[in-house]
Amino acid sequence: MNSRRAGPPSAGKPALPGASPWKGNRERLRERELKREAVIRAAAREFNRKGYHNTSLDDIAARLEVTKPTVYYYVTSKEQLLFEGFVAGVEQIRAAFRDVRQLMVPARERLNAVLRHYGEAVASEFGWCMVRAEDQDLSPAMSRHIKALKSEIDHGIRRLIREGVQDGSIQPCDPKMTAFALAGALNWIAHWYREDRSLSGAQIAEAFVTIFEAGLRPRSSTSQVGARERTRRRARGHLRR
Amino acid sequence: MNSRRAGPPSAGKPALPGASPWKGNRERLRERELKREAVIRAAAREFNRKGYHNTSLDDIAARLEVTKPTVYYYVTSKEQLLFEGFVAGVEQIRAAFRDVRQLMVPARERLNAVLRHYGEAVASEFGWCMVRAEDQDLSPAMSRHIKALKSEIDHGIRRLIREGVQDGSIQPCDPKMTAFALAGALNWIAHWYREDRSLSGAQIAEAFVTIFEAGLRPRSSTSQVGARERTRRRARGHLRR
DNA sequence: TCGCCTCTTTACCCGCGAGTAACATAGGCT
DNA sequence: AGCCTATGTTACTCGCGGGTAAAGAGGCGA
Repeated sequence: MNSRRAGPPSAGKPALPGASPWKGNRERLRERELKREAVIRAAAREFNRKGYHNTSLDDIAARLEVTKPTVYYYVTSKEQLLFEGFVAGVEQIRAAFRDVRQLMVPARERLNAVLRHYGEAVASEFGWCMVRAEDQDLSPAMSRHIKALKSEIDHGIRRLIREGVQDGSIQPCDPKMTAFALAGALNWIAHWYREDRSLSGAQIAEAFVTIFEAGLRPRSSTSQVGARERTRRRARGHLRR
Repeated sequence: MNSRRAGPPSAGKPALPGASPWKGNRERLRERELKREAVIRAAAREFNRKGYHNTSLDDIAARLEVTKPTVYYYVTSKEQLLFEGFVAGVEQIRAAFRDVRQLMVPARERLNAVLRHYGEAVASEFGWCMVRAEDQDLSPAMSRHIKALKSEIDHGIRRLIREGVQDGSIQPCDPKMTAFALAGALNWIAHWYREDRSLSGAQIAEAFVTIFEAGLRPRSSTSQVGARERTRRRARGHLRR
């Protein structure tokens, strides 16, 4: 699991290294965190299967073979489960942006790298939470937080597109609309990537990047030049338009 | 509103033309159907605003300035409201497919025409229902029905892509993945097309089609040939990858 | 052995919201 | 008038599910 987050916010103890109020305290905290993550992961999986509102906390607890109050021992509310899943997924994408800043390649390739990670994240177990966390399902505070994170990613993509247009590696285009199109295509993976897992998330992301790069219209360099597009059907003349 | 459907399923009377059990019967039926559509439209709008599960039937009724049982007078259940909204949206797309079959143009242009209508439908008031109707929220029967309609559209897009590849108007590609990417980008409009309505649905669809066609990689024919992509930053050598 | 801390359970509360029964009103038709 | 049908209303039922109180069950130090 790669949800690298700060320590449990509810635990007030700073747990400074070296100080040992009790022996084995560190170990316990570690186990606790492991269980907490298991709860969040189980919730994410159930949300993915049945949707947020069709998943009860009893379902999640049953999946973990514990009872509902145990779940509440690790999280404070149902919406927190959704929120944590969201953050776990989004963090993968933020990491991709950080990594890519170091790359010395044209912006299009940096964008592609981000999109590949993006696609993988959406296909991951937290993909559903990341993509489908509705602000209407969350308290205003969490909603604001989520919107900010989404906006950060959106603007990161737009920025890469703008840079690509400037350095000549990307076709001139509207960065906002293009970012919407790219993110939308990838986000949508979370809707259909469910039963049919014949392809891995990385494979899907790779396929999408290829499609985005090439575009639908044939390129004269790759396909035979001058072969005039022939319309189908016997000639009957155009109807409408 | 263009939800052309068969007559009210609950009304058992055939209402044959010419036979007049009562005068004004026809007029009444018409008004009833109008109200029914208003209910469905109001539901679709509320679902769009707050999501299916966060919308109560009292909300919908209040929006129409009636009470809940009145809503139940026109529909049998909440899930039917979602279903009808879905069908209304999807019908626009099916119509687009029908229209396009008559066109005597290369498959890519037929695909573009479908995608434009697709985008408009997603941006319409039924877009949310169409795109976000979860099978988990519906009874098995309706779920099957919805899946069939979605599959029909998906395969329609794949077919157009295949035809385009064959007639040379579309870049060779994997039809399945490409269809997913296109539909995903368009479906996602329903997620963000909400408050910011500065662009019309048609404009968005048009912008997306342009992006899909061109692709990200610059085309030698449109941009200056041979201008080598220059990487940004002072030369420091590649890091990673 | 006793208390204490951590974790888990059993047994509950309670509000929301889908769906319904039964009554009210209005406008023909005879 | 008297009745019927279409349309809406008021006033309910009832189960689901989020959330909680309070009581075990181990473990560990003193």
